[in-house]
Amino acid sequence: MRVSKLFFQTLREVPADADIVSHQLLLRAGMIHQVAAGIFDYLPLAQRVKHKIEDIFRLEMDAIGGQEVTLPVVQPAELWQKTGRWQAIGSDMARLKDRAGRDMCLAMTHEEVIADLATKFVSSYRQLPAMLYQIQTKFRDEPRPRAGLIRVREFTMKDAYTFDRDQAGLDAYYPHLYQAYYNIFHRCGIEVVAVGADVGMMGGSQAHEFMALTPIGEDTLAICDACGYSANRQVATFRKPTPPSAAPLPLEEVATPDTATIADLAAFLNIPTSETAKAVFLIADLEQPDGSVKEQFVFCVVRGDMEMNETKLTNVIKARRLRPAVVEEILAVGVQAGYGSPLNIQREAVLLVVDDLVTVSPNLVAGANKAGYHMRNTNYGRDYTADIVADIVAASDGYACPVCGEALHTVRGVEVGNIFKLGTKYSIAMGATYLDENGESNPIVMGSYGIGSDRLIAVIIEMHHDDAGIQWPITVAPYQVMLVSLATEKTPEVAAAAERIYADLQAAGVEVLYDDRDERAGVKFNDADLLGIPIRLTLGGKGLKNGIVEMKLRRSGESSELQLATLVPDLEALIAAETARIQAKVVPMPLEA
RNA sequence: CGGGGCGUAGCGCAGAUUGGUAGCGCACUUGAAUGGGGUUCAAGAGGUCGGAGGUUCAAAUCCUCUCGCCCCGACCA
Repeated sequence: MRVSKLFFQTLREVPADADIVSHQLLLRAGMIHQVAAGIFDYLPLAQRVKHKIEDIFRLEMDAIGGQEVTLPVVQPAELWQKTGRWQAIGSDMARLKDRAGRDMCLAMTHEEVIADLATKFVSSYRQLPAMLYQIQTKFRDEPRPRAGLIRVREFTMKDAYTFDRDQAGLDAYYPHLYQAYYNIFHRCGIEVVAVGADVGMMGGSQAHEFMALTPIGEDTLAICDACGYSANRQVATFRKPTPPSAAPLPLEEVATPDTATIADLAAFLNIPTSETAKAVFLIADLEQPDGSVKEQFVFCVVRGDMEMNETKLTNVIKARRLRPAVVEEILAVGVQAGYGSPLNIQREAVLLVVDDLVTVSPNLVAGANKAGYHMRNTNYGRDYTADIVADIVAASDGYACPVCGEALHTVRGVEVGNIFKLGTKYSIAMGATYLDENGESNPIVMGSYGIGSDRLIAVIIEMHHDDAGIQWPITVAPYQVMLVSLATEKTPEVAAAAERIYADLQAAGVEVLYDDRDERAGVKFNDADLLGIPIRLTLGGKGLKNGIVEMKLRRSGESSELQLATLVPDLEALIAAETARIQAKVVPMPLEA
């Protein structure tokens, strides 16, 4: 491709809306154009990167038995009604009516249609296991798109679905997907960690998220360097500290003016926050036995030195959703906000959930349910009892690893892929069954596996750039080689030689971007740095006289001279070496039990 | 959905307080010089000032409503 003909435009100035590096560079390199919030045009350079990434998806999925299909973006509501997700999912799903007035939606994921497909084509155990995958547009009407391609509304996802005879079959297939996902990210040149994850609305028994560690990430991970334990903070567990053993002391009311926060309270009483109990009030949507949904006031008690974890609470009480309670709702159940106490409350009006550490921590200071007062020496069991005792606090820096006890630390990450053991939720709902060896009907056991290619592009740039621009790993670069001609009007022989090199490289199958523009050398070099093509060849008058072309690696700045006489084979060897450098990172990553 | 910010040419910005009919830099077009890290000079093209109402002789500027975009939070299969 000639730069003079490439449909793009580099920018010297950074568009004001772009805050993060990958967004800035994608815009400056002329790769994307925003059409609406979270909705983008992909220009030719970005499209080539997408194709490279998608080829890697296909390579890895095909290697473990995947077969590529294409499923529809516009789907009938009927399928989603069968699984209940038509109702369960809110305005993240874009809905529309067709001309006949039938309810339709834009695909935000494809479990329903794939399970429906399985009902039509899977009938025997002999057909299982099987895996289908597609690379297809998804639309999720995110409440807040952000950060360029990191969080978008319309995106391309590689989603795969496995079908197994039973849970054991899924358990056996799952590690292959786990490994394939690692391979994909390694081939794309990025390091990820797989963390245990919340199964959320997808349902299912086990899930992993593949996280790229970067400060721009929206997720927080708890990681143990000692033993390798890692989990999304939403589900991370840890060893609770051993509370001091002490005999319960008598309850005692104490005046504590202006101490509505734990920090104020601990400072006022001159005690550590670990000797206090913190009350948190939420409203949960709970599904009733009859299928209706009821709002329930939830009163949570955690130790003052810890933070409540809403995901854990959601799972413990099986809430559809949670939101903070407002002051009026807190007062309505007889609780004094800021001085809320699990003692002396309208127990029938609240669901009292107490963290398991609180139940063994003696003599905590808790609210007195009276403005300006707290109670000393509250003891679980003696003074109050809960509806539910469970682990509902969030892991934090320095907490003890649940596996080995060493200190955890937290880091930020971007979720670039996830894998779920779905089980039979969708197959039962859709009636996807097969006959086993005994002629008995069983639901297919499913798994679901996704990677967003758009976000992956952004993450690759986050991981591979410098002040001057992008540094594409050669496996995903839009072109392998950038040929910069320094020909001028006075050096037509340089232009002619550059044309010959360009033709030779193309004939040899090298992916080459040829800067044939009549621009100053500085402009070309700066654009080359910005675009980040891994191998840069520079042909100038001096080099041509000496029969050489200058080569520079974008990733490292290393440079050398290549002989024109052997340019094509030398370059092919270099491309192979650079590719091998990345492929070498594709290594076995066994799934931890 | 709550909080904050911003909409003037493809991009970055000025002009608004004090209304008088739009300007600068980059990019783009043409010409000339220059020619190994964003060179220089000259001449151009490009804007219903996000939109709709209103005030006024006159609105980018003042008032009302509205739409869009960004950031923080909530949310996130």
